[in-house]
Amino acid sequence: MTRATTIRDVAREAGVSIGTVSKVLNKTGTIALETRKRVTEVAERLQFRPNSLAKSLHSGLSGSIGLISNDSFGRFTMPIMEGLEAVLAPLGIGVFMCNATDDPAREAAHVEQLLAKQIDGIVVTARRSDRRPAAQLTGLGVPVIHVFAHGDDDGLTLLPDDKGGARLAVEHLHSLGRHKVAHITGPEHFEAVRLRQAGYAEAQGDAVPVLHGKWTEGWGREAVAQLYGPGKANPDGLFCGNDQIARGASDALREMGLRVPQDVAICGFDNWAVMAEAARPPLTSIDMNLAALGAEAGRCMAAMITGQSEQGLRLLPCRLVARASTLGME
Amino acid sequence: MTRATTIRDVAREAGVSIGTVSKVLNKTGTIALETRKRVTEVAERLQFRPNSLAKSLHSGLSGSIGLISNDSFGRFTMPIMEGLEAVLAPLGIGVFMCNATDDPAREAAHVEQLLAKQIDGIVVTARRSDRRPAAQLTGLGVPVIHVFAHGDDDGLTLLPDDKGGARLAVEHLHSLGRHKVAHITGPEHFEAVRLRQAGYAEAQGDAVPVLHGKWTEGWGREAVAQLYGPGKANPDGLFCGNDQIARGASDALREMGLRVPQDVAICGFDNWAVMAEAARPPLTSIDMNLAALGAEAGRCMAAMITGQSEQGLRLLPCRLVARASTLGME
DNA sequence: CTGAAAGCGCTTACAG
DNA sequence: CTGAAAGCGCTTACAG
Repeated sequence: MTRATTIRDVAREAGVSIGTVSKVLNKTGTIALETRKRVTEVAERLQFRPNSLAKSLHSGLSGSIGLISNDSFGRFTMPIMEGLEAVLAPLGIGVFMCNATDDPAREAAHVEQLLAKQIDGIVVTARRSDRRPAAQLTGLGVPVIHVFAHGDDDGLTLLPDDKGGARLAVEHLHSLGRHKVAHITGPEHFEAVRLRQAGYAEAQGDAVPVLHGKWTEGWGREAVAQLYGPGKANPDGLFCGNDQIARGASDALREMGLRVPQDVAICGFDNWAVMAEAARPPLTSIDMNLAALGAEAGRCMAAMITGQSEQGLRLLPCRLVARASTLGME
Repeated sequence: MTRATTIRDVAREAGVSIGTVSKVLNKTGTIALETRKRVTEVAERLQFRPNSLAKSLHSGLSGSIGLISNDSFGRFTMPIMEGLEAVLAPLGIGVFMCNATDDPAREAAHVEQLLAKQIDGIVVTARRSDRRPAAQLTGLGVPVIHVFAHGDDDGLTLLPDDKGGARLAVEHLHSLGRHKVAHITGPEHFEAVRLRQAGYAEAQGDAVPVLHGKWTEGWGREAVAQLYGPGKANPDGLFCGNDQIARGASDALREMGLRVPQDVAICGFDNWAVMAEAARPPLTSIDMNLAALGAEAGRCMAAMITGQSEQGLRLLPCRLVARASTLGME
C-alpha cells in the first residue's frame, strides 16, 4: 500500500509550483496552454486524485451529508435513499447512513458524529406513528430536511400527500362504478391513517364504514368477515390502508366465493411491488413516489447547501398504479 | 449560521496554546491538572467539536468507509447495512451509501468519489446471479470486503452458507418424519440455487425431483400443480428456494385440499419476516443471518483498517426458524 | 509542564 | 503567466 500521489508529486514531476497545479486542475487563474497540457498529462499519468478532505478545510464544505433513518433502513427508507443518492452522487455529495431506530440517544450520538465529520446537511427519514419529532435537530448550523417524517417548524419537511392519494383511490373506484366503497385501514394513532381516512371521507362521504386494525393480511381477512355476508354492508369496493390489508381482504373474498374485481374492486396503498404483484389478482395500489420524494430532498439539500433557504411543509403527489384488482384484466 | 468554534478559540479563551488544547483533548503528553481542568471546561462551554477532517490530514484515516450496493438498497442489502453500521458507528466510522445497480460505470464513478473522500475501506454487497465480480476492485490501496457477493481472490469475501442452510432445512423435515422431500427453487443460473440444491441433494439424495423456476409465488403454485395429484410424486415435505415460492406452494396445497403441515410440511428460505409470517400457516424458513454477516464485515473492516490482513472466502452459518408450516402449532 | 514551529494536502490572494 | 507565502484546523516532535 504505497503512499497516494499528492499535489507535490505532480508539481515536482511537471516542474511547476503546487499553486500552478492547483490552478490547472481547478481551471482557475490564467495558465499558459503549454503548462496546462503538461500538468494535466502528469496528473493523469500519476493518477493524481485530489484529497477532498484537504479541500474541505478551505471551502468549509465536506461534500457529504447524513441520512438518519428511524426504521432500521426498512422498506420505506430504501426508495427514499435511492432517490436521494441518485441526485446527490453526480454532484459529488456522499451520504452517510445512520440508523437511529427511534432512539433519541442513538440519534444524538449520530448527530454528534456527523457534525464532527463536518457534514453539510442532514436528512431525517422514516415515519413515526405520531407527529412528535424524535429529537431536537434545530440550531445545528447545517440544513435539516425531514422526509416522510415530521420535522421542526423551522426546517423543511417533505411528505407524500396521503390525503390526496386516498382521494385518488376512491375516485378511481367511483369511476369504475363502485359507489359503496369501504375503508379498511391501520391503527388510528398513525397520522397517515387519519390523513388517508380524511381523503377517503372527502370522496366517499361518511355513510360507509371505516374499520381500524393492524397493518396485516390477517386484519384484512378479519375485516372482510365483518363486512360481507347476509345482512352486512357488502360494499362493492374496498380501499385498504396498505397492500397487506388489501391482499388479506382479497384472499378472504375469494375464499368466500366473491370475485375480485367483478364483485368487489380493491385498491391498496404503498404499491409494494412484491406484495401487490403476487396477490391474486394483482393489486391496484397507491404509490407514494418515495424515490421521487428522496430525489426532491436531494435537490433541496443541494440548494440549501449553496445558501438557499427553504422551509415549511411540502406535500408531493401520490400516483395510482392500476392492476387487475380493479381493472379485471389479468 | 455562525462560524464553528475551533481549537484556536478554545486556546485563546483558556489562555494556553493550541498545542496544549490538543494534548488535553487527546489525553496525550503530560499536562498540569489545573490546566487540564480549565481547558476541558472551556472546550465544553464553547461546545468545541474537533474537525475530524483536519485530524484526518494527519492520521491518514478518514474514519469513513464506502458501502456499494448492487440491488438499489434492496431487501438483502438492508440487514447487511444494519449490522455493518451497528458495529462501525460506535467506533466512529461512518458509512457512505452508494448504489451501483450492477452498472460497472456507476460503480467506477462511486469508487473514484470514495477514494477522493479518502475512505478507509470499501464493502461491496448484494448478490449477482453469477460469480463474475462486476468490477475490478483490486489494488485500490484500501481494504475491500465483499459481503453476500463474490469478490476477487485477494480480498475478503463473506457469504452465508447456502449449502449448510439447505441441509438444515432438509434435516429438519426428516426429523419430523418427512422423508420424501421435494425441492422447488429458483433459476439455475443463480449460484445460490446451485448451492442450496447441493445441500438438499446431500441430505435427501437424488430420488426426489428438483423443480427450477422463478422466484415467485406463482411458480410455487405451478410447481405444486406439477408435483401433486394422482400418479404424481406427492412428496410429504417441500423445501423451497425462497419464501415466496414456499408461500405460493402452501396456498396451492391448501386450495387442493391438502393440509400444511399435516399432509405436507414446508420449509422456505430467506426468513423474510413479512412474507413468512403472513403465510397461512406461517412459514418455517432458513435465515441467512444477514445482519450478522454485516456485523462480521464491520469487525473485519475495523481490523483491516488497523493493518490486519484478512483474505479468502468465509462462510457464515444459516439458522432455521421454525414456524407452523412444519410444526403445526398456530 | 508548556509553547513555537513544522507539517498534513490543499487553495488563494498577492507579487513579480 | 507563475511562484512564494499564508492559511484552513488540527497534531506532534522538539525546545525550553
